[in-house]
Parts: sequence; structure tokens; C-alpha cells
Amino acid sequence: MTDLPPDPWFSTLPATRREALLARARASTAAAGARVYGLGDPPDGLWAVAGGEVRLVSYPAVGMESVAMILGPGAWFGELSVIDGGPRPHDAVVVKPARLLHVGLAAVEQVAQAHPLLYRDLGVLICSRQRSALNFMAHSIAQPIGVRLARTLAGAARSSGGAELHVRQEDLAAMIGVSRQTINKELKALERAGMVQLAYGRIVVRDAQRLRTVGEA
Amino acid sequence: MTDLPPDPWFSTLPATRREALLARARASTAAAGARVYGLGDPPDGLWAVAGGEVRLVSYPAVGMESVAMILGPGAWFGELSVIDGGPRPHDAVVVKPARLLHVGLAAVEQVAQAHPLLYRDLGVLICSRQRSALNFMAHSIAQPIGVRLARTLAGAARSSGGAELHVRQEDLAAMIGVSRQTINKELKALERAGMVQLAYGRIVVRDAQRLRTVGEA
DNA sequence: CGCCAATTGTCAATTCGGCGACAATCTGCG
DNA sequence: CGCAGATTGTCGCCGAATTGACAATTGGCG
Repeated sequence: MTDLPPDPWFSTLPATRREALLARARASTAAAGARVYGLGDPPDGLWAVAGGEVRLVSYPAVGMESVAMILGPGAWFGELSVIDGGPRPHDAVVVKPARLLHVGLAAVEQVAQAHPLLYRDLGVLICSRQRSALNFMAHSIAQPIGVRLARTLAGAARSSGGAELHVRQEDLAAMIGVSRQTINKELKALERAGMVQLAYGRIVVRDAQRLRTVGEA
Repeated sequence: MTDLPPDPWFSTLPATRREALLARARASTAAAGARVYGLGDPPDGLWAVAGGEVRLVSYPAVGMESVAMILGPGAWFGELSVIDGGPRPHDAVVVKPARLLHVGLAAVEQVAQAHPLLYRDLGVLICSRQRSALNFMAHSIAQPIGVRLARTLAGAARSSGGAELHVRQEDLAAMIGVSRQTINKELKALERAGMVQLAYGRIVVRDAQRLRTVGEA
């Protein structure tokens, strides 16, 4: 079938619910630039990235972009609106040509009817989101930019699995909320310290362990 | 019994689950300064504020405090660790002498056994948290401080119900992550614009509508 | 290969917020 | 009332990040 790469959340689901979801999932492909859903849309179900890359982005002001999350193969998303029925909290846009799985809202409710604990599973998924959000807020406030950058890189390297991140410095700037020039300066500092290696449109994490402990007492 | 003030989340719960929770809740009182639970603690169940004030706070660096949320009468908290079983993501401290309700972990699981949809309810609760977190991240990044302050005030006025906020300017500074002096300057600007009224240890929101739209195109 | 667009690297001028300091004001309490 | 501690109001200096500009480098494509 549609092979879905392993994911910390999805692979811990009991097999019955995992298969129930997959059985009702429909595969599709989307070109770079396509919008899976937009801010304010009513919920249309759960999504998963089977291949390519999807980003959850907001536009705090005209001409400004804030990247909330970068989703690679295996990642599920869209659970928030499915749980509470409210409008989508941000845009989901395809950045690299993607293969997607889609479980419609009605299908999710069918699965939930048969397996009420699915709501607990979705709760666990959103808990992990909430934990990273809290982590972000607690550690980003009033921390020097170098520290924030280091932790963002360490987190991205972990969630993407690999040490080679395909992000532009401009994307990092959007995620952390500073200018590209400042990101460049801080990245250079991390490179001099041997923790990362910079290339064109690509950053290689050399020492994730040390990145995580930048700025500790 | 223990009268619990109305709350947007709790009052939308179906009566059966609401009463099931209340039936297993134990009331207690806590003095200002007491810690309900601490960062890293294993989950011990759900809590509600029946009276007084509880704050969820982190300490991003030694000597620095970040206030994630201010909880007044009616507010439930502690759901994150109850759902995913993970450690507490921050401290919960009593700021004003409080009456608390506590539903132990075992009791929550009993209720969930009888009413599996409780997990959906808890999911909805955490969704509202996640929405404000996303809102914070999207709108706080690279927005002028005056805008962030205005939105924080508008949000606090709504969630607390009243127009009179009992917060010190220093608390606002901790929430937004800037210095007290800067907060003071921005508050003065909002006061000159007639949107708020400042007093000792207290801020009266005069025009929540306009606060919300500060900084729009 | 050779060009073009995208991305990175770097600089100076300027703006914004932090920090220390101190006065003014308010509240609670003896 | 009168005092002490807490909170607010305001100033000036300084460091950090933004902005705008431009050169250098890289990758894709005809």
C-alpha cells in the first residue's frame, strides 16, 4: 500500500487503530506551493506526509512569514481542528513535492465511533505539539539568539532524524523571528565552534549534543 | 458542595461527565506561594481553581521567570500530563490564597473508563491551550511590543471574564518577555489612547475591541 | 559551458529595547 | 497618622538587532 515512514507518534498507536486509520486514508500527490489547507478553513480531517515536505506557517503581518513547524515523511498533522472542530490555526503548504495521506473528517469520526480511544491518541499527538510550544515559549523568551538558534537546530535534527537539514538561513530566520543577517552571524559562530557546517541551502549538524547545551550555566 | 465558577471549557461538558469529575474531586486550600506541582513531576491528576489564583510558570534561566498562564476561578489545568502521562511541563504555583479541586489520576482513569469520551473533552481543553500558544507564537514573533502587549491584555481580559486585571506591570513584563520599563512605556501609550486605565497593581481594560486590533494594516 | 536566479557573506547607519538609577506614588499596618 | 515596603513613572547610556545595500558564491538549466 502506501508505505508510511516510521513516526514517533504513529508507531506507538495500537495496531487496530493504526490500521483503521490507514484503511480509510486516501493517497494523493501535491506539487510544491500547493496549499493543503488554509488559516480559518473548517476542519476537513487528518493528514500525513508520506513523502516530500509540508510546512505549517503563519503570516503575522503582510510580507512576513512565521514557520511554526516543518513536517517530513511520517508526520501526521491537522489534529487540532479535528479534535475541537474549530477553524485551522494556520496554513499548511507543500514546500517539496509531496505524497500525502488524507483521512476525511467523516472517516475519522467513523474510526472514533469504533475505537473511542482514538481521541486519546489524538490527545497524545497534540500534547507533543503543546510540549514543544511550551518549550519554545519558555526557552525563547529573553534568551540570546545564539541559544535559540542552537536549540532550534538540535530539535530539527532530531525530529527529521538526519544530521543534514535542508533549510535556507532565511527559513531559520522566519522560525526564530529574527533577520537573516543575524542568523548568518550566529550560524558562523556555531560553525567556528565546530557544531555545524554550512553549505548552500543546507546545514549539517556535527554535534547535536553540544548544540543542545549551548548557553547553559 | 464546592461551587465552581463558570468556565468556557467546563461548562460545555456534557452534564454526565461534568458530574462524574466533580463527584471524584476533592477540595483543598492552599496558601500563597504553595506549589501545586513542579516541573518534571509525574502526573498526579487534574486540578481546578475554585477561588484565588494559580500561575503556570517556567524559569528559562536562573533568576528569570516566564509566566505561561494566569488561572482564575473556574479554570482547569494539569490536563497535559494526564493525557500523555509525561512529566509536568512547568511549575504551578499559588499566587493568591486558593481553593482547589483535585481529581486524582486514578479517579480520572475511572471516569474515562466509564465515559471514554472524556479523552475527547480533555483533548478539547488542550486544544484551546494550543490555540493560544500558536496565536502567541505567530503574533509575538517580530511584532512590535505594543502590539503584543495589547493582544495579551485583550486575551487576559477575555479569559478572566472581567475588565479589571489584577496584574503588576512586572508580571506583564514576565509574560511578554521584555523589561518592566518598556511595558510601562507601552502601557502609558495605550492609556493615552484611552484603551486601558492604569492603577496601582491593577489595569482596567476600557476598550478590548480596539486593543485586539492594534497594529493591523 | 555559460548564464541567471537563488542564496550566502559582510558592512555601515539607525532604531529599539535592556539596564541601572532614582523619584513619585500607593497600600498595608502598627 | 506616619512609616516601610511595594509598585509605578521616567531618564540616559549602551549594546544588540534591523534595515538597506552590495559583493561573493552556488546550483540549475538552456
